[in-house]
This record gives sequence, C-alpha cells and structure tokens, in this order.
Amino acid sequence: MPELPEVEVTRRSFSARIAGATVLGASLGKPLRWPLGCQPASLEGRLVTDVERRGKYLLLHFDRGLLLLHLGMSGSLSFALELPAMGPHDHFDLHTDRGHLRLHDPRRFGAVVWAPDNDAPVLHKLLGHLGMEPLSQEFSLVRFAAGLKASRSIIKQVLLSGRLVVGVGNIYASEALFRAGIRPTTLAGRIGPVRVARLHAAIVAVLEQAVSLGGSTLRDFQSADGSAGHFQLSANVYGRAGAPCHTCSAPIKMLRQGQRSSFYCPVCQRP
DNA sequence: ATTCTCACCTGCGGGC
DNA sequence: TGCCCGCAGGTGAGAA
Repeated sequence: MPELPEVEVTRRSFSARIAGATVLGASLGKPLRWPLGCQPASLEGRLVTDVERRGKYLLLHFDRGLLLLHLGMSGSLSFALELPAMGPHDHFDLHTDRGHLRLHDPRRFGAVVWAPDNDAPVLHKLLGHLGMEPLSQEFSLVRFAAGLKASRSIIKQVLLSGRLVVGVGNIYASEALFRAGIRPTTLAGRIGPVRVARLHAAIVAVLEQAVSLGGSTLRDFQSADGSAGHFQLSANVYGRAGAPCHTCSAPIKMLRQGQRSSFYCPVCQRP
C-alpha cells in the first residue's frame, strides 16, 4: 500500500493531533517484521513531540527516544479517541491521553521499532543508506543525474531501491517513467540529460499530485483519520495493462522485473 | 562494492 | 462450491 504519498498523507492526518500527547501504555498483537525492542510499559509517561517522515518510515518522536513505524505492503494507521478491540490484523496500539494510535497490517511486513536516541544502531541500519528526499530542496537535478550516471542498473530498479531517491515505489515509479517517456527497462546510466531532467521533474510532480489527492487507495488504504486516497483514478499506466494509453491510445503493456510488475506505454516510452 | 534474488505473511480473484 | 495458483503498495539479508 504505502509509498511516500500514502505515508505522508498518513503523517499529516494525525501528527498535529498526537503532538503533545502523553503515553498511557501500549499493546502488542502478532509479531511484525522486527521486535519492538523495548518493553511496552517503558513507553508510559513519555511525551509525543512530533511525527516526522523519512522515505516511507514515520518517526514518532518522544521527549526522549522515538518509535520507527513502517507500513510495509498492507499497513495503515488509525488515530482516534476510541478504537474497537484489537482484531487479528491489529498489531500495535499506542494509548495516549489524546487518543489511540493503531497499526493495522494484514501481511505484517510493517514494523514498529524503538530507538532510545538519535544515534541508536537501529536507525543507522534502517535509515542510514536512504537517498534524497524527493520533496525537499536536497533533491537536486545535478545529484540525481550524477547518481543515475554512476549506476549500471535499469532505471526501474534504481528508483525502487531508495538509494538515490526515497519514497518512490511500484506505482509511482511506473507513473513517473511514463511522464518522462522512459521505458522501465532502460539502463539508468544511458538516459540522456534531457530525459533525466524530465524524470527528475516527473518524480516531484507525480508525488506532489498524489499527496494532494490523498494517496492511492487500491485495496484498503486509508489515512489515520479514515479517509481514502484518489490518485489511482488519475494513474496513466499502473494497473492498466491492455487499456488504451491516455496519450496515444496504444495498449498499455505489463512486464515482470524480478518479482515486481511494471506498466508502460510501448509508444510513448522509448528504451 | 554493487547488483540481484529471496524471504517474510495474508488475502483475494481467476481458472478449473 | 472448493482448491490451487498467481498476484499484491516494501525492503533487509545474503548470495553472486
């Protein structure tokens, strides 16, 4: 479910409401990708200061320490004054005096991990290799172009890896490549400067549009206040195999790269 | 070093 | 109706 837009929309939907809250306790469901790394009771009394996003991770900062949250493939957060009893797919509840934050994640690829301070080894392990934030000033065309030039991988993999730029997942990689007119199988280092510039702009544009539309709701994504996203309605290629291209009417093609599918227009996107 | 493949887990839709 | 298969928004670990 969650790429950068969905994670950012989730963050915005509860960060202001949870900031300033005092933790009353925490409840655990089934195991997630990694152990929490602390006793749930040790969170009691901590003060939530703010919620930050880094790539597809959310950082729930306390007056001392932070929780690293990841939504995996099927995760979503809820934040409400009252929540029903934990169901079979609810795996983490953080109870505060301003409401209850819950991670719902059927596939359990998500994670909630405690970091006692900003130098905790777990932060280096999970965040240390992450690339540029595409919606920040640091995402410069010069650095992006240099990163692509130095790569010997195909462009789709470079975008998904998060080593150069973070937050771009399977939906938005396909969409950005369509807008830039680049086929997903193109070698990153072989893309000329004009199309590199187009791709750089397309990544920013598609992510910003998706955030403004509340993200993509393919199956059951919703933000922490329960609202769904609508970007999927304006997708040009993702999930549209066989359907006519919005630009040239040629049938959209799907191909498998590794374990992931890519969608592209064989006419509008050149190798 | 960099790149590639796999594994993790559950649910759903399609074909038989 | 029921079963089996393939597929799904991510990413660290280990192999090559």
